[in-house]
Amino acid sequence: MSTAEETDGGSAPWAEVTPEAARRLLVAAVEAFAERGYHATTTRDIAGRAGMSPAALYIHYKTKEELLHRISRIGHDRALFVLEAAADGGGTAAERLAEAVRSFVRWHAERHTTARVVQYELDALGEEHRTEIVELRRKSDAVVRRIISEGVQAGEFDVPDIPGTTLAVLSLCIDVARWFNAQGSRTPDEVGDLYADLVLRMVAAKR
Amino acid sequence: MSTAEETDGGSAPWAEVTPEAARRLLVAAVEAFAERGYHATTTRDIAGRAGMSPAALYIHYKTKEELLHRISRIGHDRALFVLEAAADGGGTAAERLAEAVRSFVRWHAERHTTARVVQYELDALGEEHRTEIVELRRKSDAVVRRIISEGVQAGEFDVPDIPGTTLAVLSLCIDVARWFNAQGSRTPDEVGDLYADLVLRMVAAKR
DNA sequence: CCCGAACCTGAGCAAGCGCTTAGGGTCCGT
DNA sequence: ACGGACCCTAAGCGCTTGCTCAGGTTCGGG
Repeated sequence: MSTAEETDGGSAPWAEVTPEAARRLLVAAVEAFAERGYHATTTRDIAGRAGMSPAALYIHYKTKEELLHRISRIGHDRALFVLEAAADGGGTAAERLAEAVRSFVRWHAERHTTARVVQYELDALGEEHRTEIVELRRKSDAVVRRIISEGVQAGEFDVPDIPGTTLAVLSLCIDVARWFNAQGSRTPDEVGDLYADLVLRMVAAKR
Repeated sequence: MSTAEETDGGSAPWAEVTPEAARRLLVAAVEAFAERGYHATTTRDIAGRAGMSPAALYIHYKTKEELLHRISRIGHDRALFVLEAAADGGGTAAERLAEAVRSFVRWHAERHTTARVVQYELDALGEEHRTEIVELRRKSDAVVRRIISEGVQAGEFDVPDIPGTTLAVLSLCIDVARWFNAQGSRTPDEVGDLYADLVLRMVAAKR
């Protein structure tokens, strides 16, 4: 199945993963996990996609779960980085919120293969690894909540339930990874713009 | 693991599934699939939760996949029924949209165990069964799109991108099944009210 | 020319998987 | 009293799984 899909989008995808053989395995694992899910993917499938024998996987990674952890960790780091960059970009709260949603959604759409694994295969991680990842997600939550809170205090926003609205905004963005299809009619930029508009409407002060 | 969880919420949960032994198995499968995912769940686990031997499962269901299909089919039927009831309830487009979101979200929160299986284990279905379910999902989409379109035509709503906004509304509601936690601080009713408010803001005409 | 480190493979092990089969209780109508 | 329909289990088959290990290939430095 699958030609090359798109290996994964944009700028320097997994450059930090070395050596090259380990990166090939990781990229293969991302594709396989995204297509079939972690539990339905076999180590033979991953190794095969990377053009290696099953045994080669265990030279670079201790277990299949470690592969998922590495993917999840790097993916969450990047998604959080994108969010924080927008939050620290300056401007009004509305401008910062719009930019945060726009770039966070764009990331989930452009890299939807990675994002699907990162966002929906969390339960397959072991206890320790999962708590580490959950901590990163709390930080994403804090970033969005902070922008919304500041917007409320500045009188830009009208938000009766700040934690609830924060949750809804993040939920909306994350779910893009589930339904986004590269062959579909929308580009990542278009989805980002649409979602930024929708979120601004959700928090807008009544006039 | 797990005491009784809550077997699944409210009114006559799986009454239409007979005989009783088949229902017990199905309820056990819903719990197991929701906790661990379809592929990580074994037939031995399902049978064990239902208090039977592994072989008993195959008297009532031909395969493990058939169990998932039955769950998915019934779940989608119910969710769609809830949506359509609200859509046909009368009133302004805003009232109907609010009620649709409120009850759809409430369903996903109250029955989040079932909903998680229904919404997130679709890929595990076989080709034929999956296309059958996808058809039901298209109907949900059509229901929401229709309300929004009518609201726009009546001048109640201002929605530049009707298909995109429809997608976002459904995505927001469905994702409740992923994060909702019965032990959390919010009741299904509260989440339903919050989300109905947020969605109305998304489509509201500017004043 | 050879050595050792780095990297990879073929073969396969123990365990667990979905599913089957032969047979045994239980309870009904007669 | 008893035959048969119904429902269940113990045992296990054939296969795949995650993972291991002994050994082969490649390559730079001496």
